[in-house]
Amino acid sequence: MGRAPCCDKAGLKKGPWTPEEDHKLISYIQLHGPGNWRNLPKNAGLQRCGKSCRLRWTNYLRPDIKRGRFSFEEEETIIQLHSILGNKWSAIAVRLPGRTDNEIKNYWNTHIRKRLLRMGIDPVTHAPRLDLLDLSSILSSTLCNQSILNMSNLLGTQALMNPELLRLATTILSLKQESQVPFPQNLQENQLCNFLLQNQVQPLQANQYQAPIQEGFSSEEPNQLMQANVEGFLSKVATFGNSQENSIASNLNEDFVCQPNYMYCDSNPIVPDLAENPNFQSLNNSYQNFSSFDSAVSTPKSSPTPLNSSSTFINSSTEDERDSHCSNLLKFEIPESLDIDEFMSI
DNA sequence: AAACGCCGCAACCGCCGAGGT
DNA sequence: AACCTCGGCGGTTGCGGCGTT
Repeated sequence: MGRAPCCDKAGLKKGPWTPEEDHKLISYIQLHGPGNWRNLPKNAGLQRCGKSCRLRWTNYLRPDIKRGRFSFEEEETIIQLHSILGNKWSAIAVRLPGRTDNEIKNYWNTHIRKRLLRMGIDPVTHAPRLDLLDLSSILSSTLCNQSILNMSNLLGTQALMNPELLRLATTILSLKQESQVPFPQNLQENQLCNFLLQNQVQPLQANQYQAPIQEGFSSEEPNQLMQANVEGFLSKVATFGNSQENSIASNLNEDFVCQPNYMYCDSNPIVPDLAENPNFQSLNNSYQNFSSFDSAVSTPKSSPTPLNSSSTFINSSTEDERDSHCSNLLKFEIPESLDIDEFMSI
């Protein structure tokens, strides 16, 4: 038989707790301990059901509860554990002293989840999701705010931008072009794509499979490198699209993480050395792989401390700052011969 | 200044498993 | 075995605060 809701009895109060009720509950538990939650309200003189009292105590009044903003380390832990445990908030809370499952759940839903979505990461599977990545806005804001576009750098002769980003952008552009779906937002992307094409950066074709990336590639072969990288990324994306949780960790490998030859936008390039921490890498390989992409572009230029192996993209001082670094995703230098007005006009 | 919409969080709801009778 | 109680969990809701128009 089902069981009657614990708060169905007439006369039991619901809704927000008053300071008087809190005081009664605290005083009683300090004197007697919680004991039987069902009997507690009556003994403590509260017009609440036991369940309400338990929740109020465990989620708010408990003396060991840590209030306030989550630290970066706590965020990291939440994300890592969530990638393993899923929505097992109580299990995650065990690893975060002073935080309740309810608090973690709320924080996830209101902050982390949204941020992952903005980053193009599926908050359920922690896998990159190209359909979630708002590249259009990224490109738009970047191209509007950054007035410099240097395609020679873009093409790899100096490799001043994150090649993984380039791969991602090229992939998305080619995929969107293939889809032929009207998509007003991608006008700038198409323009960028055309620009790339004019500069011999070809969207990947099915018959353009390249050999694995060679160590110490020469600067005379940037396009080959790019195609190889794009292809590698495409295959990963395809794998991701069909993968389930259990297979995420094994679907990506090092060639999608960090290429030691690459330089980043930061004047002091920082490359997470994931290989040095196999434990962390095994925690959530896919997330790490994607975060490595992000770390290269979201790390504050002034960041005094390199991202270590346990750092994730989430490591910057404020949420605004974290988001603002997304605007640095693409930093091109525009050649003088390029008519930027024409390029930007929609 | 008022209306409106969004966001974050505390609290509630419904379900489940364990254990007791 | 059936029923009941209890604690616990995850999902959802509703309200207050805040920013925008």
